[in-house]
Amino acid sequence: MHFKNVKIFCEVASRRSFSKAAKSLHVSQSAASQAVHSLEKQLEIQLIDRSQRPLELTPAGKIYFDGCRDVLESLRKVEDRIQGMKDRVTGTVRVAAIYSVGLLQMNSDVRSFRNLYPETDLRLEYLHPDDVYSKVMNDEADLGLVSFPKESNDLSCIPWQEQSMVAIVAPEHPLANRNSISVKELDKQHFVGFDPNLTISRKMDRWFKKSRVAVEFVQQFDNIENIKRAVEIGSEIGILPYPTVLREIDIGTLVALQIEDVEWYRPLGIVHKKNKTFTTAVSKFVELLHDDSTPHLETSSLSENSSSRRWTLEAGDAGVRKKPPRVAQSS
Amino acid sequence: MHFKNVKIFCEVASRRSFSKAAKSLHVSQSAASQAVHSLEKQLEIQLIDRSQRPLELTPAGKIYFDGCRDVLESLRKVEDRIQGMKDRVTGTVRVAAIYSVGLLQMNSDVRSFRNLYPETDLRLEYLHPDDVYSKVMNDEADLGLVSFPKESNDLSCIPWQEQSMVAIVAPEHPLANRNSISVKELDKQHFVGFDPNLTISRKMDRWFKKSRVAVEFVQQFDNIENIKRAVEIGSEIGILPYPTVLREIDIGTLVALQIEDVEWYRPLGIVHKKNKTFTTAVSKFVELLHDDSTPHLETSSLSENSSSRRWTLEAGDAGVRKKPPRVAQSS
DNA sequence: GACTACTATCTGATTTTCGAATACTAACAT
DNA sequence: ATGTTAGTATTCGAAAATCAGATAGTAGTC
Repeated sequence: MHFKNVKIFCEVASRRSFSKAAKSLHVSQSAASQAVHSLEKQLEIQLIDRSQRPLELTPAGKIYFDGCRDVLESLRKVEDRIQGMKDRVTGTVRVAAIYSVGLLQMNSDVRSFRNLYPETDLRLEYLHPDDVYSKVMNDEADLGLVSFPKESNDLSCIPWQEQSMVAIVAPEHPLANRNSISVKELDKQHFVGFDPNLTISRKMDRWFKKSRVAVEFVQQFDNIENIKRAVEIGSEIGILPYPTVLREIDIGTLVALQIEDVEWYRPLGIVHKKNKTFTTAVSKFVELLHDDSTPHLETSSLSENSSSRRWTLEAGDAGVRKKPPRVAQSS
Repeated sequence: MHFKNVKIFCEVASRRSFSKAAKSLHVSQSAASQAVHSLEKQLEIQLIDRSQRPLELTPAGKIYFDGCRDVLESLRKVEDRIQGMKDRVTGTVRVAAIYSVGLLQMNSDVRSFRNLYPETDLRLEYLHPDDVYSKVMNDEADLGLVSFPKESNDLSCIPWQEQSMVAIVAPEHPLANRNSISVKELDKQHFVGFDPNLTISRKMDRWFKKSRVAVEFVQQFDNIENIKRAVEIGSEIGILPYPTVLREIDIGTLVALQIEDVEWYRPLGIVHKKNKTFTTAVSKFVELLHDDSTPHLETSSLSENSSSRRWTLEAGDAGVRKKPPRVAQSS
């Protein structure tokens, strides 16, 4: 009886697909099918109901899945301890992030993590916020990167960043040569905003109300990229976390304006299951996320002399509360 | 990576021997050696120090052993749950008993358990009391059967029986035609007793003191069998739990006398680790131990018409407190 | 009914596993 | 030292397990 078969079953169970599970574990679909079959044969009980698609777990399958997660968890733990004795960091780190955590920062973090701990297997995927939470809840991810993190019974949160919100406009916009904009000036402007059932949208509504600003949303999207594209080609204003628009400012397709008089921040947090203890690899990744000088220097080395990026280097941490951005002019 | 290898390693680690582990798992010694080797190769760390005999675990080996017990524990749990869905009782039940719990009773219990749950693997071994406790503590036994059970931080106890103590003499002894003996008559008698560092010996000292009886021990043994043999061939009196002398009374080599005026009992208990939950099989075995009518009827069917055994049948439970024994005359 | 996406099964090459025999080694007793 | 014993490693060949690719079968969809 192989551990591998149990792993395959768990992957099949959580992905609800033999072929997807096989792919993610780098075995053939045939092997996955045979693995689950051999488990079912040994236990003499059906674990998966294949008579419908997508496949469903039988009651026994659900119980077995639950138990197997415990088994694999304790297995990971002991292997981690053993590798730790050799000062090695191994194992898998599964991170689920919301789209807007940003390929910019994460890419460099991922690179340096893989560089520092080449024996680890870091898996990062970008998902809808709700899916991030559910992945973490279902033990399908070790860490979740979310904005406005909420804790719960089973989930705990580690604060990560506070990204300052900036107004962004296209370079052709009348405000584009300004450095900053007062809150009052936002009143009555046309905006591109977030989809109303995102947390950040509700948060921004409250911000506007508190500042007695009536904004008019002409378009709403559920992800940051679309907002940026809309602002680039239109005459509306967007309000986005500064770090998420660094690249566009750099290449000159957007201009950011500091918003005066208020302190609007988007907090980012790392959520994880409360009971589960981190493996060494997971801890190291969390450490790396908090130690942000390294990744930023590395990232910015790509465009080291760009004056528009100099600010990031000075600040050391894009969008962290203590250092609100000075405005980066478009080129 | 096989579960089997992990199991083998654990067995090797706990038995401190490849060959013994191999035997107990029904594989060749070669297989055991190779299994551990393959683990060491995969983990790239030495688990066992073979440079001395008996072998020793390396520090890594100890850590791995600890972790693997967790893994195997959760594995057993999930398999038990799955088998439970099919109303099947499977798995291993490892029982460590003190010698004097008695082959008589246990043999029949073991037989009926194996009969009721043929898919289980019941392992029973007789050990010194201290070894029983340590086996249970080290997860090398699921249950420990001991007398005068003591609980501790990690160990919990289920009361099992209270065996009444009787005086025994050889059939040639002057007292052999008596039914009972008063406590006072014990005074100044010559006794065969227990080794002083057994719990029961210290307990008996207190009983004697309380009854103001001064007994004189001419011989002391650390196990019941030797005491019986000594009484059979000598002129001394012994005081033993009634159920442990049933067979000798039956075949007429010993005579038991009830001890008047006092209630001396040897409590037997089932000790187990506090945190660990019972598998179904273990629970069933505990149930069977408490449901004692079945085994006793079965046992006594071997000598069904023997008048000296009739009492056991009537009482339904040899030595249980509520029914102190009437004296069984020798044939 | 045809098509798509998915899973089961068959097959042969490859790898793994296991036990018997054998070689080695620590511990112990002369 | 020497031999002996009990325990462990290693070698080797047969048997078994594993896996990917090809193929067949099936649920769901248009």
